[in-house]
Amino acid sequence: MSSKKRTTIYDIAEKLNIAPSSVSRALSNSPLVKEATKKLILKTAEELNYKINTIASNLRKGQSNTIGVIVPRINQNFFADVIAGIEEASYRQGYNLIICQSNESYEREVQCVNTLINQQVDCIVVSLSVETTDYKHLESVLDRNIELIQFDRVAENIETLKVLNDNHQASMEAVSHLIEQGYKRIALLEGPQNLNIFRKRKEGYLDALKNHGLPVIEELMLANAWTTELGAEATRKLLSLPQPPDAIFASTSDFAALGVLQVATEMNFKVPQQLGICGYSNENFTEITNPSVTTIDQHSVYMGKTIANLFLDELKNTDTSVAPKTVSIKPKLIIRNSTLKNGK
Amino acid sequence: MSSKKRTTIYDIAEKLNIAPSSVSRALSNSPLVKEATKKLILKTAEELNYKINTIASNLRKGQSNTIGVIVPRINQNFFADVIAGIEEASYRQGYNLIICQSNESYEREVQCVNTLINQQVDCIVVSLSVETTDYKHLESVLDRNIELIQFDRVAENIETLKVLNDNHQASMEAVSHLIEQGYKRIALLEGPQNLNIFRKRKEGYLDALKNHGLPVIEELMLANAWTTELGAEATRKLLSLPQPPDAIFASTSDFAALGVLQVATEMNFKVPQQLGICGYSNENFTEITNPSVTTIDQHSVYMGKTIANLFLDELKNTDTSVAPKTVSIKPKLIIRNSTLKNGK
DNA sequence: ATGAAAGCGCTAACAC
DNA sequence: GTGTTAGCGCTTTCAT
Repeated sequence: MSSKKRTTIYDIAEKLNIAPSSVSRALSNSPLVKEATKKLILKTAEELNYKINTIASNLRKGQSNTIGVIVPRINQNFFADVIAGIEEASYRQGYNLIICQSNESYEREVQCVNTLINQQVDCIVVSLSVETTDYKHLESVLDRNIELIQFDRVAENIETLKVLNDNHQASMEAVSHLIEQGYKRIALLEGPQNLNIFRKRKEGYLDALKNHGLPVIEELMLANAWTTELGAEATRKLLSLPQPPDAIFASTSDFAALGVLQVATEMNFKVPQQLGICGYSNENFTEITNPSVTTIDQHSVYMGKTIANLFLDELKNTDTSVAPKTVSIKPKLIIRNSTLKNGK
Repeated sequence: MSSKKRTTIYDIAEKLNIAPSSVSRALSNSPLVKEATKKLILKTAEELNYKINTIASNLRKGQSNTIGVIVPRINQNFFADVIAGIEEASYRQGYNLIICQSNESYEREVQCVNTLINQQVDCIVVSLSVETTDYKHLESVLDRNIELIQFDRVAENIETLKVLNDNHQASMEAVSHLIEQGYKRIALLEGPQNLNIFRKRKEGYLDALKNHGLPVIEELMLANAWTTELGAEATRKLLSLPQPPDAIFASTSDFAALGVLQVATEMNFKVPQQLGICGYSNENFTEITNPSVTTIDQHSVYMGKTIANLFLDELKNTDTSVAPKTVSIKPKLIIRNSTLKNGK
């Protein structure tokens, strides 16, 4: 390959015997340039196959038109959906996305933040890794006046824009639904309690029991059951109890619920008659398992769009005092066969 | 928020009364700087909370350490996995990813390419939209000496690095497996034939029939059945034929296979006894449908890593004549209950 | 309406 | 080892 130099505004200026500044103005469609000149410049740019050097432009302008996104894993449906939503909404406004995955590692999350700061991104969107309990890296973002938006897994005490699902409410609804279907010994599969989402879901579970006058049974609450395997393992334990539960709320994820379903089938528990199952996230497979699994939809693509719009609105806002507002999106309980003991 | 200026190497230089170039050298750990000076500079940088401005650095160096990725949709398992793989492998080498989605639109794909060129990315990784039949935008990438890697959905005539699955081979294996299980009237759900992947899969189907001396039956080959809905619709047509097929190969995707399974269940065809079903992609749900669905695993995360490594290797390659090599990854047939008429 | 010139923050010759 | 200087490609005053 030849390494011919790329065309710059100077090449165009030289060719037309005008000043680079005029070329720059014409290319950004400034009204200060005569129509005829503008036409000529645009035509020449086309001919010389000119493309703007966004890096140079950004350096000069002191902003990057870039949003950085940090998620635990790109290839989890929920996060992929949110990213798709962010991309969709920000794309139109000329923003690009730089994507990083923390792989659920705190150390790597910190590195991602640094990379994005170095890249001069205008905004950082983050959902925390499971390991993250220290938030200095988030504060350093704020110190630099970079817009910070936390979503889903957030540090509640760090004052930033936040986009959340109402996990407490969703969880309460799910458990109430189970109770209304006649389930009485409802087990809970919990996730790591340092993450707000799992804490809220547990609280919702407890509140639902309380509201319906049901006792809290310690042996029915199992920590750290947030993968298919861990869900299966927990279920094996639960179903071997002298008094096994008659329903399991896999508050961590549908993957955990899947583990529950597998073990239930394996141990010949009839779902939903002997065992009700409810998951979380509305992964696509929940619709097609046998029986289909009741779960909670998080409106994930919409969540992504909300995040992007929040940032874009903030930009328009000339007011310097940014109120660190929280947008709460109400998840939707999707009732399917795995909890329909009574029919409906 | 105050709009305090960010620290630059000049701030550090001034504070220590040394030249900015020395600061720059120290920060990039150049051996040309005395250890003592280096220590001092690093310490001061830390104190002043200095972060490099990657944009300025990139502009100066004439490269961006960025890889641009264009996929039809971020939130499809296959693409999300590939991206995760690319990210994982390139991250270590200090590369960032800019992600764009074409949304299966040609026009938008062209825009994505332009954005990435403007961003001075070092490499563009692309999987084509279903609408793309003109490749000028790809050629313009090559003209600029930007590394171009096509994967999965590629323009075969454009000479670039390519990473592909062997769709022909995989398809042949799948259909041969069906034949060996005793299925005789095997239907094909096809995808748009302008995409290489769907052409190859159809060829594989035809070759497998030929190799086993089975006739090609036109009414059993249905075009454009590449979503759950279209797959379902096609299946309804097929199963209503005077002589319905005894197996359906949803060569387009597991989503199409899902549509097949739903309609089969609905119309009381016993799977796999009366109807064999084979999908494509090994989506996570294929394992847990009832019955589980035979499919083809594309090693998607590995594919992403391969793409990244291909680019990184090319960098080391001082040889200017880049051979436009093609890496073919052999997909794996995953045999499950939906095709096990005979048992196994 | 156009041009001249400065400078965004960094790196890399080139000097000493 | 360290300093001086120029310049990556662009935008934006400030003149005219």
